[in-house]
Amino acid sequence: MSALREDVDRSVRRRTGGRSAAVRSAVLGAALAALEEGSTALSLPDLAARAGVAPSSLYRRWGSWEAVVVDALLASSEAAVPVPDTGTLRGDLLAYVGTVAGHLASPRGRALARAAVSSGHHAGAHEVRRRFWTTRFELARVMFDRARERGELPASGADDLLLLELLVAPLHFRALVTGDDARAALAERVDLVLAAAGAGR
Amino acid sequence: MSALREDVDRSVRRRTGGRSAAVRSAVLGAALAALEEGSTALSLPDLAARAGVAPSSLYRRWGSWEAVVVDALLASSEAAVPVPDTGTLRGDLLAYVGTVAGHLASPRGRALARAAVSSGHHAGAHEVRRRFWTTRFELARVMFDRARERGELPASGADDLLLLELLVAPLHFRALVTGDDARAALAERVDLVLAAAGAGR
DNA sequence: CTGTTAACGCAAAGATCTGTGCGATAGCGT
DNA sequence: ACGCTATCGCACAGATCTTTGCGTTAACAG
Repeated sequence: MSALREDVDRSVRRRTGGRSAAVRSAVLGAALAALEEGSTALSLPDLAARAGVAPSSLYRRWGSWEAVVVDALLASSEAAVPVPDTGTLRGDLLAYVGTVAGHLASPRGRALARAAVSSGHHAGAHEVRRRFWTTRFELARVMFDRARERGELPASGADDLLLLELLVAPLHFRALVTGDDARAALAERVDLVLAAAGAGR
Repeated sequence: MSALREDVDRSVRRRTGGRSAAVRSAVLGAALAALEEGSTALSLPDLAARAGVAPSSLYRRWGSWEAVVVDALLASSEAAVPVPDTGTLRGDLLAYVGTVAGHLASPRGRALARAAVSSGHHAGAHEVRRRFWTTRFELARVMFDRARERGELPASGADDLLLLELLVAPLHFRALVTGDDARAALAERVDLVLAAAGAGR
């Protein structure tokens, strides 16, 4: 009954400029920096100290470390993975997983991936993550569409989204579970997915 | 320089029986129960109250919530997934992913999976997880060995461990990221992996 | 069965976190 | 420009966590 406040309450004119924005970016920046250093949870006073902000501001605006992290992850939409166009499906997929694996191999990427799954179990968090991955997969899907136009794939084959998941999920699995660098067997992975997709028959 | 204390220090005769064991199982039980209810982090005093134990005992034995969780997850080796033997690779894999997906669909299973990736970023945690998955995959590998003996698979095919990962990782990905119930398209998933493995050529 | 002592529970003190008034600053509409 | 007020920083108080000493209990060795 209070979650929609932001949309409904037009009588409250929010101040998105100057000072508030400075506080916000300082806090989100400090949170991301902390995540990159491996910290998985900071107390709000600690975070406030790092950001050079009063703790009370954090309590008022976010209320918890998790809320800050969710906000920071949403704001850092660097998560955008470029969709390559090399001329062949194999080349596209290789470039794509290369980017993702490289991302997950960096301290920052791994920290973000970890934070993305571990923070926010309340209502909205799942929805946010689902939307994020849906759009990302929807964008990446183009690689398969182009391959199909080129005749590299059977017209009615497996579900593209399942194939993408087959490609991306193990990379995240590795990064989250064992912390391995998944950049080793990328070509083999891609070939497995190509075989699954029915390419080269 | 102090991590090997347990092995080296034989002058300290630990007391693993009766009372200590009771405290331990009460605490680990309470922790698992809390995880199942969706709690991702409990304060040690809270946990102690649930377990009916003195908080100081928790501070002395474990020191942090994360340490308790790691211990609890290791102790609950119910994670053992039975390896089926139905006579065909497809049947085996279907039964296997069915078990895993069912597990991840339950509140308990999802909570455990979540806790498994999100707790413990320090040195030993990764090693523990890696060992866990290595042995699990090593056990499950039998399904492919049998299939190969039956001639369902090419003698020298793809890496079995990569194939297993291809099968299992997306299930965990779904459970962790979107919270979806992955039991829907299991047959399709299995067929994708079979195609990747080069079965039915 | 008896002695030794690891591990527990209790309790108190110190540290840290959390929440909330209040005055000051500065964004935004007029 | 000017006024209104959202948001900030500061400071203080209450709650909660964390640590440590000490007496008690009971596991293990002989």
